[in-house]
Amino acid sequence: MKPSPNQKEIVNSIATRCLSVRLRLLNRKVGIVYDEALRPHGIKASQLNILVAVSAFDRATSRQLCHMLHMDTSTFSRALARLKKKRWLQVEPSGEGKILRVEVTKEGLKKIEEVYPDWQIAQEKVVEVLGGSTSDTIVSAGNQHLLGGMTR
Amino acid sequence: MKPSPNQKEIVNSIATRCLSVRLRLLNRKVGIVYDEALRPHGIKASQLNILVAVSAFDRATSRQLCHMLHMDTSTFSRALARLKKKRWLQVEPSGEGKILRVEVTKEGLKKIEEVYPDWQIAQEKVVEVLGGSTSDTIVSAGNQHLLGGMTR
DNA sequence: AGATTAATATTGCATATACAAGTTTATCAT
DNA sequence: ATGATAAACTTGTATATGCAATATTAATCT
Repeated sequence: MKPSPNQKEIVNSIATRCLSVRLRLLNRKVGIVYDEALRPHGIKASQLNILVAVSAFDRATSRQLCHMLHMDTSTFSRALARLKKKRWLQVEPSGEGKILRVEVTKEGLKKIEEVYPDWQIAQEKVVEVLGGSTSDTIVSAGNQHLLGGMTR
Repeated sequence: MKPSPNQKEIVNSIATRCLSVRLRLLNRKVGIVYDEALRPHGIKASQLNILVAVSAFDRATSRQLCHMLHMDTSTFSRALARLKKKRWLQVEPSGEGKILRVEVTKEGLKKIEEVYPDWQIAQEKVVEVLGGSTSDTIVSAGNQHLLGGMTR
């Protein structure tokens, strides 16, 4: 039986191995690159995420999107309000229950086209920093959890 | 020369490859596992991160920690205030300039010991979901950017 | 039909996050 | 010594995030 670790070992173990620490760190670091690149376009990476997710489906229900993105409905609800206000997304009742149907607008699609070159620059920059192999791993890991990917 | 991509290709490209989308998603998904495990202890994963980072050094300056964690000083400043209020960290002027010296308290160390078993459970759960190889890649990627790791 | 229940969405609250602007402290130049 | 500058921290503001509680809507049961 292993002896229970002492304080130093515990601290070290968390400090050097915690996946939450690492993912938060990478998220901060990487997010800034995209946000900087997108800033001139008045859109944030997190907003582009949702805009693109909706566009990949043409339309989708709020429930689908939350599930796919593993996002709390309350988070999504407020993000949606901002994207609606900017006229990039359009929201209507779907007919069944309280479920909302979300659709991208012409302006939303135009915005995606507009930001694409700068998105690419950010993407390349990040791939260079992380390395191609690590980047691939992260994309794959993400895909596994996007319920089979966003392009049904 | 490649033809410029059409709308569908652009959407698809971002949807299936964007590293910011993936990292945000993984961060949300993974963060919840740790936060759930830590909830009974009244500490969040992000707070444990900082507590452990300070403890790994025994003491550190605010500036060092921000740099190491790639965290904006304003974010750090407010996080520090919360950890100070909970008496897990102690902050004093370092003597040079406005730089602050941050130290973990006895209670802070005790808290780390207290949460360790639950942290381990969360860690194992996440490794199982992500897979060992992916987890290792993420840890390594994070380490590269922690200025050589937190254990100098 | 009216009450109950289940699913979905929204709102209140707290923390996390970053940028911009303001504040404080030390150093440096005149 | 005083004013300018630079570095570090803090505060204002906006978005992101999740949990808990509330509201709304459809379906189901009696």
